[in-house]
Amino acid sequence: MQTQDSEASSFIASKTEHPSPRRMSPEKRERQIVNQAIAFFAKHGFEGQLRTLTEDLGITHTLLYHYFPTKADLIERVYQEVVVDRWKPEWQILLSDEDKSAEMKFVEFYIDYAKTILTHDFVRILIFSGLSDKIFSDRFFKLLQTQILPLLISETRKYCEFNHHRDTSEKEMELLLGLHGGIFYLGVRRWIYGASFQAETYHMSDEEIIQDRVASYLLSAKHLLQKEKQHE
Amino acid sequence: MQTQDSEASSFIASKTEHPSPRRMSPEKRERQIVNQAIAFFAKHGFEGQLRTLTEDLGITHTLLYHYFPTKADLIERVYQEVVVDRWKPEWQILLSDEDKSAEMKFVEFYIDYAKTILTHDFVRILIFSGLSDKIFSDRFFKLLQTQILPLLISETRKYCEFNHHRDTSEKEMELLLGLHGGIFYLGVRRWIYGASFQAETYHMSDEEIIQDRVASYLLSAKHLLQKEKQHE
DNA sequence: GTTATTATTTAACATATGTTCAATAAGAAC
DNA sequence: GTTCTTATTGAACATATGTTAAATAATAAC
Repeated sequence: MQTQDSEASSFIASKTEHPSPRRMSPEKRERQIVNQAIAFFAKHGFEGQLRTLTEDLGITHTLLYHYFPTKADLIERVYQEVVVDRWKPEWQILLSDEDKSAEMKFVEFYIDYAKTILTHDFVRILIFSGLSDKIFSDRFFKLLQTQILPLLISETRKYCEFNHHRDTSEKEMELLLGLHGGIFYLGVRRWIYGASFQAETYHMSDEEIIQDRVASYLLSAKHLLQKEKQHE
Repeated sequence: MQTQDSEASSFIASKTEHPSPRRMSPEKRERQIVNQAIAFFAKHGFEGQLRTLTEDLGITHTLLYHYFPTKADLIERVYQEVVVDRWKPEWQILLSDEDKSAEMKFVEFYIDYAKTILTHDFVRILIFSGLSDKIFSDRFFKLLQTQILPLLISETRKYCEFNHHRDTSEKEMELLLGLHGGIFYLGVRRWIYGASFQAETYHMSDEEIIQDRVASYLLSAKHLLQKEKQHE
């Protein structure tokens, strides 16, 4: 019921570094809204309310409806930009490169994967989705399962000189998922558990961690696949 | 095979008919409410509404206030039963047992840990907490960090005949967290991503998976700590 | 400067949601 | 059966929350 918008607007103007113009071009405003929505939903989940979302933007929540018919449409847009658009087809190209060693491919892939996927917005939005309707997480994991994991399995076999065309065994897959899960857990520690699970002092970079993990994985794979060979 | 968390099946019958007595003893009713609350909040998150929670119980939501002053108190009780009460001091005893090999301890610990912690209710409630106020997840990880991880590090060193009293290196810790995260990821796959990330056919038990993971971890640890020795 | 366009706000609505409290009724004690 | 205790309900409240429609005002076009 508060009416005096004069003082409200002046406060808001002093709050943000560049007071956004009262009237923006539709393109810029939409961009601004989507950016804010990504940060906002990643932080509060999709149940966060629109009035809170627009607060920091210095606009009323009803303006959202000028750009997105419903809240669900805004969320869909967020998902598109954060999850879908972030998937890199280059990953498959990299993992199919004949000139690189298995270890190089694993390391290069997971370093870029970590840089792309293990971000605040992505990890949290993916988990929020998994906890609720699973719509986003399902689509993402289908991609992983069909486009990436088979290539990694194949790469592992080549590395271990295990070139049989037998179907992927569950042991192989579980070993790989151990690596994959351990890497994803980096994002969970960082963006879900937050500071509570951080080492006091952080020296190792993601790159170093991933290098070690991949080396550890390939070492174990060699042991595992050697055993499988003997069973033939 | 899979852990039977709280019910989710025991009170479904009351949906159609009214088999539950209209008037229950306070003890039984409270038990019933808490059980339902655990299943309910684990499924919908702490923002789920009380009217929905009590629906399947065949009671009105206002009855909750007869047993818990506020929603927050009910949630606190859920946290107590699911997270706090589930922590086993025996884990530390097991990991301090002088008569067991490192590998045995790791396997026994993680098998029981998985059976206890990697349940629908626990995993989801922990993640819900991590995504929101972090109150539950913080406390839990403090326990892990202070009570369990040091013992596992120490065990690893013994296994590798690396008995220096040097502080835990970040490499050691990251290697361990790789194992730990990979195991926790089993719960994430199962209870957050759900069916979308299940292998088509599931043959390997958690026990087998954990045995392999631990073996893989110890193998890598030996390599890692051997290197660290040389650097002295 | 006047007019037309439309970005933005104001007011309002319908339903959701945690919480309170007086009223009701089931079971125990007599 | 009557009385008493209290588990349980029903009505109501205050605020929250997605959504709509009309009013306002900033900018561009003339």
